[in-house]
Amino acid sequence: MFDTHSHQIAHQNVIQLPYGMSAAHSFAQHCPHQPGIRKVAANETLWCEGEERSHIFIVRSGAICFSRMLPDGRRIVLGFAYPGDVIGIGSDFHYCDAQTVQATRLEAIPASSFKRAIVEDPSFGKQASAAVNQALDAAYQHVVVISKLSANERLASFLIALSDRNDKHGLSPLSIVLPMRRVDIADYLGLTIETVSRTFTIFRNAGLIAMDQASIVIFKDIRKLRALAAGGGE
Amino acid sequence: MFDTHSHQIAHQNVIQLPYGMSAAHSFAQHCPHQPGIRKVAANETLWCEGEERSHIFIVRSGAICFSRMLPDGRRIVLGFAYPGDVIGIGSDFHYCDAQTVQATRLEAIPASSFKRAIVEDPSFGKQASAAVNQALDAAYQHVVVISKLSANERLASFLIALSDRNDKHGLSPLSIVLPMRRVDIADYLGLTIETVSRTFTIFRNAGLIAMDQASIVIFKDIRKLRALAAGGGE
DNA sequence: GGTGTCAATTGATCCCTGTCAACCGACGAA
DNA sequence: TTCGTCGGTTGACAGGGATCAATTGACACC
Repeated sequence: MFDTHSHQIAHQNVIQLPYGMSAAHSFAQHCPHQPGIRKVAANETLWCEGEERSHIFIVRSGAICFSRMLPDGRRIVLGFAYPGDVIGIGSDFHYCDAQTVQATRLEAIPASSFKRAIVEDPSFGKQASAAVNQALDAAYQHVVVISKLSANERLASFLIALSDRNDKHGLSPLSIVLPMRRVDIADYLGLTIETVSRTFTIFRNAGLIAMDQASIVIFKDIRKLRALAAGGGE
Repeated sequence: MFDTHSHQIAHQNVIQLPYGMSAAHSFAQHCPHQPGIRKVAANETLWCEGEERSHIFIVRSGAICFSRMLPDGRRIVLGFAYPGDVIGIGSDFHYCDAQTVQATRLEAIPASSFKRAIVEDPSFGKQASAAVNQALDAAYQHVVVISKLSANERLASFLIALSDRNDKHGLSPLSIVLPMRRVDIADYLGLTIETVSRTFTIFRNAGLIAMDQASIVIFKDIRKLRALAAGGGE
C-alpha cells in the first residue's frame, strides 16, 4: 500500500510524482469506471495549471511531464510520471501543466467517480491521502536537490532515482531509459540543457555511465553515482 | 519532547506552510483536547525528520523553521510557520526537522485526537486534506522560486510573500518583521548569507525598501518588488 | 541523393554567486 | 570599562554554470 516512508536524504525518490504515484492497480479497483483507454500523442497537453480537475489518470505506457511557466517564459518542470503512476490526484484545481513527452496510453477515471470512492471507502480515502503525502515528500526532496546540490549531484540524483524506480518495478537497476528530452531534464533540475549535456559527458568520461543513445543510460559505477546523489562527500 | 540539542535556527516566515497552514480556529474546535499551551524557547527542536508524529501544534506566537540536513552538513530550510498556522499535519512520520526561531507558544493537540476527529467528522477531514494540498502547492511554488529565479528575484518573492501574509492577517503589507536570521533566509532561498545580505543592500540602495533594523523591512516600492518576485523581467 | 528540422553536443566567454576574509555593532560577562 | 561572542555587512577574488554560438547526428520528406 502506500506508506510514506521517511527518506534518507538525497537519493531517490526525487523524481517522482509530484502529482503522481504508483499504485495503479488498487486505484483502478476502487474506482468503478468505464475502462476507457485514451491514446495521446507526444507533446500533447493533458491539462493546464488552474484548470479544474476532470479526471484521474493511470499511466499505462509513455511518460508525462508536469511543469509551470513563469511570466517571462522560463519553464520549471515539477516532475514526471511513468507507467503505473496515478496522476491528477490532489486538489480540485491543477497545480501545473501536464504534457506527454512520448506517445502515451492513459486510463481515465472521472474525478466524480474518484471522489465518490473516497467517501464510500475509508480505506481507499486513506490510500489517496497517503498518495498526496507521498507527493509532498517528493516535492520536498526536489527542493533539497535543486537548492543545494551541484550540477553533477543533481543529475546523479535524477539518474539514481530512475534506477531505483526500475528496481522497484522489477526492471534492471543498471540501465534506464530517458523518455524525456534534455530540456525537460534541465528544467527539472534547474539547469540548462548545455550543462545537462556536459554533465552526461563528464559521467561518461569518468566511467560512471555509458550511453549508446542519448536516451539510454547504462550504469558502470552506480556506487559512485549514488554517493554523488546523496550529497555526501566523495 | 522538546529536546534542546543543537542548532540555531531561527526565523520565520514566508508565506508558506510547508507543513503548516492557517486555519487554527477551525482545527482547534474540531479536535477536542486539553487546552495546553506549551512555551518553547528560541532554537529548540520540536521534532526531527523521521520521527513519528505525536502532536499537531497550533502556533500561537513566535515562529518555527522546517529544515533538512544533507549528510555533509548542508542545510535546507523548507519553510516557516507563524502564529495562526497549524503544523505537523501530513503523514505519520515527519518529513523534516522543526525548530523554533524565537520564543514560541504552541497549543498541542495529540495526534490520536486529531486522527479521531478526521474519521468522525468528514468535513474536518476535508479541511485536513485541503491543508495538505495547500502545503503541496506551497512546496511547488518553492521549487519554482529556487530553481529558476535570480538572487534578487528570490529575496523579492520572499519579502512579498511576507507582505501578502501580513495583508491577509489584517496587518500592514508595507512593513514586515523578519524573526529569522539571515542564515535561515539563505537556506530557504538556496543562497548564502552573504548574498542575502548584499541583496538587502541592493534593495535598500535602489529605494525598494528601508530597514532601520536588520529584522524590520519597510517597503518603499512594493510594485517593483512584486514585479521582481513574479519572475517577470522588469 | 539533397534539404530542412529538431535534439544533442561541444566550444568560448561572461557573470552571478559562492568562498574566504575582514570589519562592525549589539550585547553580555568579568 | 574591556573583552569575547554572535549576527550582519562589506570587500576581493574565483569558480561553476549560463549564455551565445557553431557543429554534429538522426530522421522525415521531397
